[in-house]
Amino acid sequence: MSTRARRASVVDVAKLAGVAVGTVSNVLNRPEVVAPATREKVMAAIEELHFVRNGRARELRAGRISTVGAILLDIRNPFFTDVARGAEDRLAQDDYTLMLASSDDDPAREQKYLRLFEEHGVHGMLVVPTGPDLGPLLAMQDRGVRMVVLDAPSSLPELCSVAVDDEAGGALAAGHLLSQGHERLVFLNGPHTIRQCAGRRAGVDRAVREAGLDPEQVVVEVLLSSLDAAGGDEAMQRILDDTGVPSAVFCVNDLVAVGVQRCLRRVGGAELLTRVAVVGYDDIDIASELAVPLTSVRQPTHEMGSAAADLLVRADLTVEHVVFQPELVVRASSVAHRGGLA
Amino acid sequence: MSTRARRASVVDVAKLAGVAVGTVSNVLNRPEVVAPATREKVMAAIEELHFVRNGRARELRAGRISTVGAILLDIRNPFFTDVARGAEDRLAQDDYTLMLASSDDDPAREQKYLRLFEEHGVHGMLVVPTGPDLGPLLAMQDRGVRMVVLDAPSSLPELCSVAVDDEAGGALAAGHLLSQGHERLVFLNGPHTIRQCAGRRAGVDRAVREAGLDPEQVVVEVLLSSLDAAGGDEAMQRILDDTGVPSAVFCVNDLVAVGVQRCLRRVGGAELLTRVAVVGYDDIDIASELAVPLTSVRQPTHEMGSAAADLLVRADLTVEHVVFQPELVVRASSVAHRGGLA
DNA sequence: CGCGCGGTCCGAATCGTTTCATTCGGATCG
DNA sequence: CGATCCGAATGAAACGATTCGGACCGCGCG
Repeated sequence: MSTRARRASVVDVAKLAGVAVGTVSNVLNRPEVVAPATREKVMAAIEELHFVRNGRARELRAGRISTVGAILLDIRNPFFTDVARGAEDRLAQDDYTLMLASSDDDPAREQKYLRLFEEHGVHGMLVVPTGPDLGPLLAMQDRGVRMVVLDAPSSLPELCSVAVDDEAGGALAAGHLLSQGHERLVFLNGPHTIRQCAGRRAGVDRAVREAGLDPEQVVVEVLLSSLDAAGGDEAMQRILDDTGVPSAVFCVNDLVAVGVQRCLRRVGGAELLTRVAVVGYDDIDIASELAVPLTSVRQPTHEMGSAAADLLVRADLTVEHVVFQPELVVRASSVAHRGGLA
Repeated sequence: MSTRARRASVVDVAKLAGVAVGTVSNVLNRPEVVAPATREKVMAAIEELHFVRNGRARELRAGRISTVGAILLDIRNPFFTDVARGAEDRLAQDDYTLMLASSDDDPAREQKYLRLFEEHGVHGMLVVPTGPDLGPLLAMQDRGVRMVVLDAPSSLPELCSVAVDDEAGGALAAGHLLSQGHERLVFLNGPHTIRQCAGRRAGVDRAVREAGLDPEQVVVEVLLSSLDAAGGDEAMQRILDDTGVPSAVFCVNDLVAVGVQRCLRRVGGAELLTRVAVVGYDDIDIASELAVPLTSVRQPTHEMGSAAADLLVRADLTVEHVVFQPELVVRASSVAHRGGLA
């Protein structure tokens, strides 16, 4: 029908309703100050013209901006989308909207989106940086865009940040295994250049020391290059071949743990699988759906997003560094002699 | 430092560079028409003031809009984010950006975001509708916003759509199982009110007939209410109790298949697990990481998103309905006597 | 010498909304 | 009855960029 008819504007509405543009604006934004009769007329005109106000003009004039941007490392990673979801929920309370983009760990893409969002005039940004160089973020903050760095490899004191206490996570897992009576534990970790990995290792050591033991005697750390199921499977196989069956294995993430379980079953069937205690990290959705439900360290993704969003919309501009505590979710994989599965 | 300094505008830049605002705009948009010397001056001023142009004002005046919105059912579902990713990649080619939002299957949220995006003046929308009522979408399209309906339960001829041929998917799975020599198959499906479920059932029947058999004799359809692992596990248990061990099971999605596998192993160990052929749907990431890697029907998510984005940005406005063909990914779960797992 | 012309640059008009100082009509009050 | 006051409506200014008709300049050509 309407091939390319210009969208109706407040002027059109005003004309049709027989009032001034200011009045239209008022019924839109402060309905209480306009008399019911005129309000009705205006509403009717809006209805008739299918008027939808132009957000760009609105924000241009009003200066207000009601969207915040987020740049994640990978939009397909559940960890990040869960965080985004938490942020979105919090933002919705204040009528903000969230625009998502993923950098794919590519600094160029990160830059591009950063600029795009800034041009768009977002209120603030929520970013998981691709690299250690936070300069551009700081510059943008100086230009008036609120910033929160998420889960960052290293963070500047001038930038708000939200992260998880990896050391506590490592300690939680190791402490749990020690309390189950295990006297040695294998830690399948990633390279220490990744801050998270180093932190978790430190936590493991701390827990061991707190149990009155010597980390050097208790912990066998194996560094993986690929942190997925294949990597876990392979590493576990090597351990079985070289040093025999371990009593307990702590994995840097759940996928690695899945690989470990797969290897154990292949080699020794259900019997071996239930004999070795396994703990993962991240508590991904399927952790509870595995043949042997996996004990895992859960990061409070939703709360992280929520907290980050909170920093973005709150009135004061104080810089704050929020650190969340992870939580241990105990399932069958780390509990000895689980009846139903023997 | 700069507590709340107003962002620099073209006027500021022009003043500093000693040129007119129009010239600044020209170096920004058509650098070739401005003399190198002045161009340099302007660029220097831009640099010095950290000028970032105001996208809202730009788009207000220029009328151009370079973002498209997407409303997904659930931002945490990999199927949707994969589709979004495909769209994003395609859009990037034309310098469009994608704004994501999730409706959570809540029509009210869908409405809210629809309006928000329209106010924002998006070029087009990509939406997975929450319900069968596509009226609001059509209205929005009439108001000049390009629309593509994704994976819709029922679609109007006036709206572009991108979907997957569910009948073909069902036929693919059933055909595969029949060709493996199975003479009866259990189909764990969802309610036929969901178009996808009904379509897949039709496909199963077609494949059976094409094999010269009678669907009524061959197919045992079991309708689940919850389409997840728990639902699959429970249904499988009931089948084992009531009618014994089936030869082949086709599941409406991978999570259901995971539940089926879990049940089989619990009841009859690895032996039973490898004796029953299982086929899933969606080919989720972990399908290949399971104890017995799962055969599954893969939907071309990335291509779907890409195609949808293409409809959004292409020059002509012809309505088009794109239907993709799914693909079967064969793994151990549906192949008899897999050596390594016995 | 006058004219036309291409290459540059200028700056007012414009987009659609909100804001806000102002106007207007009527009611209240001394 | 005139002075005040108040709620309601008005309409021009402003937001910051793009656009575009026009001015200006130097130069080649008739």
